Amino acid sequence: MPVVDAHTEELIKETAMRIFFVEGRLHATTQVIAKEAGVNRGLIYYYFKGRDELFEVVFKEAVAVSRKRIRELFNSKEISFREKIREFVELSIEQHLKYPYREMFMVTEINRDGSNMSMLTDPGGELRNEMLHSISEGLKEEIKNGHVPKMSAEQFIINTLSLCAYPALYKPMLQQTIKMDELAYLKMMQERKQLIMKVLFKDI
Amino acid sequence: MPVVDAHTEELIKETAMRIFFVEGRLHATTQVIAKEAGVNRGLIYYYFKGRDELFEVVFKEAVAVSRKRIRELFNSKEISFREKIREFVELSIEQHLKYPYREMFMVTEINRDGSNMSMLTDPGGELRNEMLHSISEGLKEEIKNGHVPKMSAEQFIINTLSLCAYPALYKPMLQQTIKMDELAYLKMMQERKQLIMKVLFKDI
Amino acid sequence: MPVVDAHTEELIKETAMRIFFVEGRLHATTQVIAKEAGVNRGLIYYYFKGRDELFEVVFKEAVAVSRKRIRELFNSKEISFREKIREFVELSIEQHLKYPYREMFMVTEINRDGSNMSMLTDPGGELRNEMLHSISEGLKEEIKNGHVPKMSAEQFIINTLSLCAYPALYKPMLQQTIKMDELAYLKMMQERKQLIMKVLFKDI
Amino acid sequence: MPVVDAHTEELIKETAMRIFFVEGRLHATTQVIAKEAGVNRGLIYYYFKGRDELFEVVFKEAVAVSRKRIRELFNSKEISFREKIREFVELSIEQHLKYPYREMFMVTEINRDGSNMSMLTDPGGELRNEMLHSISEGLKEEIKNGHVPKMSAEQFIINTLSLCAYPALYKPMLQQTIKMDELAYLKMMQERKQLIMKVLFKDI
DNA sequence: AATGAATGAGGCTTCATTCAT
DNA sequence: TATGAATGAAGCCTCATTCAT
Repeated sequence: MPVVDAHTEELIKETAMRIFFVEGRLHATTQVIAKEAGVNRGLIYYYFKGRDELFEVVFKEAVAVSRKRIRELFNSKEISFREKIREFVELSIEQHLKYPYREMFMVTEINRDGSNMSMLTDPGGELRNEMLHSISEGLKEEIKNGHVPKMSAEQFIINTLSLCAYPALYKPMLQQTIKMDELAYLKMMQERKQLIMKVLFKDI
Repeated sequence: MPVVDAHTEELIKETAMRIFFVEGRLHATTQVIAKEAGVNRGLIYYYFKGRDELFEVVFKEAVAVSRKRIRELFNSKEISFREKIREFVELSIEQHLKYPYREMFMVTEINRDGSNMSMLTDPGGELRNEMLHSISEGLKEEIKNGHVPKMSAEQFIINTLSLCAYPALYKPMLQQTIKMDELAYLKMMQERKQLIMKVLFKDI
Repeated sequence: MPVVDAHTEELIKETAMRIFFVEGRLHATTQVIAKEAGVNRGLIYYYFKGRDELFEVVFKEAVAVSRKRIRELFNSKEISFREKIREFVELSIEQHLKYPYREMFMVTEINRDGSNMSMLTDPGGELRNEMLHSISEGLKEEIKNGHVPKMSAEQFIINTLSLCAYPALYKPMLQQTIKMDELAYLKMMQERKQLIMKVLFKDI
Repeated sequence: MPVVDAHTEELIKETAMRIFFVEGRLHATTQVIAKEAGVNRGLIYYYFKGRDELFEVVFKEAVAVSRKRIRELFNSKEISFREKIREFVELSIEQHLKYPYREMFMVTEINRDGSNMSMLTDPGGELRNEMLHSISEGLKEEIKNGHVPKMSAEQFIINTLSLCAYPALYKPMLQQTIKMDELAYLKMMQERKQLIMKVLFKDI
């Protein structure tokens, strides 16, 4: 039952997006993707070169928006360092809630055999570099004021990313071991937006 | 041509350990494992029921030591809360350096189709529960003293695990994007042992 | 290179039918079946879930027709007991000539490790029960008249089945030991149609 | 736990005999046979050339006694034709009860890929020929007296064998479909000894 | 655009058999 | 004799991908 006004290509992408990044079935076969999209399997090869390209396209799309916003954010001259971090944290967590398995895919993909990584390095890579340059000054200031422990910009970024991403990666495990249901998980993630700031900055 | 003095079973396990958790080739086939171990592929089925059991055995072995130590650590009545955290952080980071991809495997495995998860829940699950109970008191005290922002024990543990594990999960990406070589990575990880404590506790 | 006008699925089934039940190569591999059908081995898995399902489908098909006819036969109110038996014997022998190894397969399959038997019990099982009920009265009458030795309906059916099926099961052996060629075997089987009736009923 | 006074070779044979012909696990692997015999798998190859020879040896042994007795029986000048048949039927049924799956094995084996058949033809083959010659005269007499329908010696033997062997071959199916338990099956087989004679000879 | 069929590479596993000790 | 380890040939099955229509 194809959705009436959605073009097939879009339909495939949306289905793949859901399967991969929302439901986390990263190993889903083309068979399954096609079936759930309600289209013929061959069409995946008609619209995309193959499974890998579909994956890549979908991933890039899933990253595109947030990447753009993050870039704008860090390139802005008008927002303070601390505000940048705050907005970044919120944005990150929102993204992890929207695509709970996107991060997991990155981790998996980073480590695949024939991984070209290119699709990852762009969003992840340049971005980090831009962030690095962008926060350098602000961070130094915060350190001088004693609001952040003395550390390199790299370490600061790693800390920030860690605190945002980790709970998304371990969502299934948290849910099973600490008996956290969907609602509790959501609540915890929302809490973290502020909590992470308090952890990153001693004066909050 | 059996290898002279090495017990083959051990050889297979060690090879698998290296391939899986040190080199991160989680999708390595039995073919490859056998070849790199220099043994006949059938032997994997002779010593283990199949690929999955090999995986499980190796994983459990890779976790066993640290699991035991962590349990002892948190059950100890003589070590202060803050010391427990410090030792845990150091232990975690050591483990991540020793088996850079063990954590990555967990994340991947958590999300596999036929994952029984049982092999993971034990080490990850019970452990977190024990930690939860063990730190509850100490954490409250630290919060009252203003050395830790107000937060639940769950959040505190998530923070701690995040800060330790994340850089291990993203090692390949860090190395590529921030051009971090092995040595720099090692240095950064060592630095983090103290840095994480400074982030977790405001008074350090 | 698909075969021109034959539906592949049918082709596979027919080939399997021949290999299994006409030529008696019950252990034929999927490889062999595919090769003799002139199709790619993967197609067996495309059209059937696997070797077992192919086997089951083919077997059911080989049994379906005669099963239906036997059921009709024994449920009929207009045919006399003796006529029922006569027609059954003829039908049985025809079937054994058509699929010389179908019976052999049943015997083999009855005794396989993971045999679900379900595919066998239906045709063999219910049928025997229906026959049991259907012949009960007629048999008593014949016994009373002294045309059949005193025996239970079960024994009578077993006798009938025995006399029809056994020569099919032992065809290869008969051909080799009594030097019976195809023609002689065929002749003998035709003879048996009447002979079996004479054995079952003393007054013929 | 090897039996104390049984030599290993004997132990293997007995175990194989039980597994193959009493329990009917004709596909049992060397692994299983060795394990149930409580001996090392390699010993099968030490005492026998391989699985096939073990099979052959065990089969011959399982047939030897009855073959000898049957031969004596049919070569005897002092026993009447009808007595010969009676004793043969009783002997057959006893054998089928003792080794319920020996017959099944023959049927299976007759039809194996690389079956040499030689081990079967001897017992089955010569025997049938001897029987043929031995009964020829007696059978003609019975036919002349109207106690047996007109038929060739071959057909008579086939009838006799059919009536004895078939229920053994279908034991599992009978037990399942007619809900026949062990005891009922045994009772039925005992009954058949006389019943078969009544079927073969009209005047009984 | 769309479909169903077809292909072939590659993976896992079983098992009879051989070998060194 | 006896043992555990080792071997290699099959066998089954999955899946991404291609093709003809």
